[in-house]
Amino acid sequence: MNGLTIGKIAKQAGVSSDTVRFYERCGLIEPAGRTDSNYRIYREEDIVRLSFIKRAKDLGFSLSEIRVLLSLSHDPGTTKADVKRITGEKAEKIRRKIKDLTRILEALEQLNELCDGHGPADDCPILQSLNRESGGQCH
Amino acid sequence: MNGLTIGKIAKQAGVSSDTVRFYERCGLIEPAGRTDSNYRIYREEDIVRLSFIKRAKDLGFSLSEIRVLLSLSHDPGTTKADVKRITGEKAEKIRRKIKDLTRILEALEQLNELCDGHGPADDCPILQSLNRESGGQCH
DNA sequence: CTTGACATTGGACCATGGTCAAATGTTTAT
DNA sequence: ATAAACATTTGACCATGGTCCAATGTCAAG
Repeated sequence: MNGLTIGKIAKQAGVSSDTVRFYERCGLIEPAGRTDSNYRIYREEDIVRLSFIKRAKDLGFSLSEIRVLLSLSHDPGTTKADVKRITGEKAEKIRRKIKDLTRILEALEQLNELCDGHGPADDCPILQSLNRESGGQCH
Repeated sequence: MNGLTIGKIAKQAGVSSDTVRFYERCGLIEPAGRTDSNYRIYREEDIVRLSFIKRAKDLGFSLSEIRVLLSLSHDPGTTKADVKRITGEKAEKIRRKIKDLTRILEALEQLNELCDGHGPADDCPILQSLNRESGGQCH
């Protein structure tokens, strides 16, 4: 038999068979060919595409962003600028997210420093601060 | 009438009425008292609790973490160390998340620098890199 | 030939944090 | 008195990214 079963490409790409079927359902990958016994059958190129998805996901792209990336990568009219825009926007999103988290972290650390960690919590400055609106405004 | 309707405390705390009812369903806030006409009725202290939830959420706590925080804050046996442990763990989680995102961001920026952004994408280094396993391993 | 490991399908379900709709009742303002 | 603006309930639904299940079929090894 030439061609891979779903379990094989799944393993190659580092995802589960369920996930491969899920991606097919979502239209992220083409419906696979079938054997006589109705098993999905894949070619080497399918590993490439699936791995593309996996790597992009590891880079923080959502499935819908990956869909765009994939369609760009298969459209001969796509320019480098198109691709760069997508990755640049994603980078910007991640930068914003990091900024948000950093702000939150700082607030949390400040809160943590207020409290010496000894004794009963009835006068815990952390709880007090959550109960009063005194603390730094978020948003 | 003394007491606030759901719309009023919702506004005071900066959430929607739906959200207040949702919090009640989840057990995050006690079932409110009722008027004769079955309207929920709240006291000033309820604004405090609801605002506590809102502020904690803005600090990145999940509802289940907030549940813990709230029960700690109402248990007289709670020590400052208990509270500090929760906020410290949360801070640590956020630090990890920031680290992850930073790693991803760096990979994305590297990818972005590979590409000059001019011309057709058929030889776009970003797409090429997503298609080959050469790029930096994630995880 | 049997057993185990794989495949198929449809559909339910997980967590998260709500949001929205419909049908109905109440309060308030004019 | 009537309309607008609020409230109630039940229950469905949103996105995200799958995971798990049962019932059934197929394939390969011994």
